[in-house]
Amino acid sequence: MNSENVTIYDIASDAGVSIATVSRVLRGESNVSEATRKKVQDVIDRRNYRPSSIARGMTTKTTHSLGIILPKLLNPHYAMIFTGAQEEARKSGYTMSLFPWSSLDTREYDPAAMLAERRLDGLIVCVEYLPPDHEEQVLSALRDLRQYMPVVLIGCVPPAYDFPAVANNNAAMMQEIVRYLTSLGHEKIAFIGGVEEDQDPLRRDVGYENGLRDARLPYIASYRVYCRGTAEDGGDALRKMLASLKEEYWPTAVIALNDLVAMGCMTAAREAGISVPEQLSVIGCDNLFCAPYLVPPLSSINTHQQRTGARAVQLLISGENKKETADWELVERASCARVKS
Amino acid sequence: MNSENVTIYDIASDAGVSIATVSRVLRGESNVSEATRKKVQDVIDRRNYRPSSIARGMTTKTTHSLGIILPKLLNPHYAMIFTGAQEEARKSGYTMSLFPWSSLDTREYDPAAMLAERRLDGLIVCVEYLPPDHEEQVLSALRDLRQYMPVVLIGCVPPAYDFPAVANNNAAMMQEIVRYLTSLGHEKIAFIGGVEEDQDPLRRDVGYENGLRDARLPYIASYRVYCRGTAEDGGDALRKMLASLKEEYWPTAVIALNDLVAMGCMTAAREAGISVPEQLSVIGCDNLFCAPYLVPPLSSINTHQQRTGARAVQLLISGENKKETADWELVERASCARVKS
DNA sequence: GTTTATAATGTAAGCGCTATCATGAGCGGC
DNA sequence: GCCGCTCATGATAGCGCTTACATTATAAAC
Repeated sequence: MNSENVTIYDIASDAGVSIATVSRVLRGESNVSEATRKKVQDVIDRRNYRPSSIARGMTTKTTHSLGIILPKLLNPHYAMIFTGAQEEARKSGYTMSLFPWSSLDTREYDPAAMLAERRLDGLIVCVEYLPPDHEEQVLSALRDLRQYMPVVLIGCVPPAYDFPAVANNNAAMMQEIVRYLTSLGHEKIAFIGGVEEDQDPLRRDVGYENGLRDARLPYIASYRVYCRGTAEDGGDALRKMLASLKEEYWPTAVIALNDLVAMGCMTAAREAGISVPEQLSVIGCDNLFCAPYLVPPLSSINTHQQRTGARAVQLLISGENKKETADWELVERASCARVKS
Repeated sequence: MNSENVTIYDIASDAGVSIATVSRVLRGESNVSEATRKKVQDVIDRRNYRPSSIARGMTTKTTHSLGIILPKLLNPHYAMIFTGAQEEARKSGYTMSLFPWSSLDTREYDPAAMLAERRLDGLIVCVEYLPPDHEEQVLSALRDLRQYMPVVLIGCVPPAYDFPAVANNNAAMMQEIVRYLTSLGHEKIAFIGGVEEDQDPLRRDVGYENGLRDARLPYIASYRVYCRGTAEDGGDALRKMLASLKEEYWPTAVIALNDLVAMGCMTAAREAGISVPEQLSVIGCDNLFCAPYLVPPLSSINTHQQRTGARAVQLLISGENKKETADWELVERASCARVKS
């Protein structure tokens, strides 16, 4: 840019000291006399000098920058994780860069190429459900990356993964939701979302099944509808389920994979003339910012995403190889009601 | 990390060539014989070598990383801008890092310190409304930064700013909204949002006033309520306005600064027993993903945030010093209705 | 006043690349 | 068979820092 870049040599010669001394005041070392410190600092200020973090990184082998891989930032759930991570990173002087999930897709890139060349000081990876065929590939990409930088996982992390992680206990969350709904008298409880083929023990639908079992309710295949995690898909899924069922068999409650799916369900229900929660209780997961403003306000699970993101950064920076579970709590709003007897 | 970092020297000696030759095949230069290229590439693959982008940056003076400063990622509006920018950046091999707005706040940091030291190849700054006393300070921080890297502005950019920018024409948007509402027969149109003291010609409320003038409607001070841009504030603002007015003077339409504020208004209206849109039309701005799922679905202005973010990156990379205007269009949904005569 | 520890500063060797310039091999043309 | 080319490759000087290590100045101890 316009101001010719001033280097440590310029400062040194201006101040009449060696570059080592400048370096010392830059890093706030103690063994510099107060007089020279001031003299050097004055020159630094006057010339508006900023040491190049990249030259610094050359010798310190550190970039003070972290990366995070998210499925999609447009889902506020991930935006919150990112925000929590970014804020925590900044506290320690780290920068946070976003990489799309496709960075791990070897069909598109050599993941390590883009990421490893950056010499990040660490990487956070938000794991959603992975189809089994894809999973092995992602896992190997992660292991590859790990040769270059510490990696911490967030989200839906199989216990078998040997990575530090802040995992959410999807099963427990869903189980609690079922318990909550049955406590309201529901017996016909549907679950919408997820992928059919999956066997992952941490999946949300496993919690659903466990919850049914706890309540001694039968698992009814028609109440289990699969869809991807968008509002549109959620609406479609509910419509399809209702269409396939005689009205007397319609569920009285729907558990949505997440709040987006729940939003789609509520809209689909309204359009079908089904009133929420009188005829159909709906509950989501993630407690997005808009949940309280839906009609009726959507019950959900607060998963403390910002805290989760921040915690992941702490693990990354501290280097602890721990697996933690993110805490969560059910947030009751008006979208779930006692079933009419 | 565990794999001792292999450098260009290792590759060179393994392949029995000089580091210059390795560098040539790394950068795909043409003047390398096919035989040595293959020989070198094989070693690179075998040793799983990734050139350090930071060492490279040392001599090329380029980091292939861009930064973006946003007020807050939690507002999906900004998440979309970020996403658009990030995707476009990646297409050109750039990385995108997030910096919070506070990075420009000299009361907290020396903005240039954190940002300039990173030697970013460019910076995007999303400008919201700035209180006049703060504005001068931010502007000077931006000018300071500009000595180190190109800067492109997005959003609410005063024409006087000498920065390349993708500005949105808030005034025109609001003016169109007023036109739309008057075309539905509304005469009592309120505007909620913004900051009272501001004089900025690009402010959304200026468009509101112009729109009223176009429609030969009086500007009524009680219909002009200020609040920050959150849903909660929006609800409070509407409540306060209604409380201050006799029912016969209640507005028949409310223009909200953005969709968050609109959400708050709709909820406040519902709680007050006012039906939207029969008794009160509501319209927002930004067309957030949840707008279609509100009750009633919220009319809004689509500001094509992703496109805007992408365009800003293009300006940054190409170095054009252009000021562009983001395009937009009104999205009609059910939250606005013809006023009952 | 000489010796020694101690604090303050300087010297110089990297860090892992890129880029410039030099060198050498191969080759057609006279 | 020598000249001048071109093309492939090597040698090397940075880039702007940090960091041993060396050196000098200062003070404390004898």
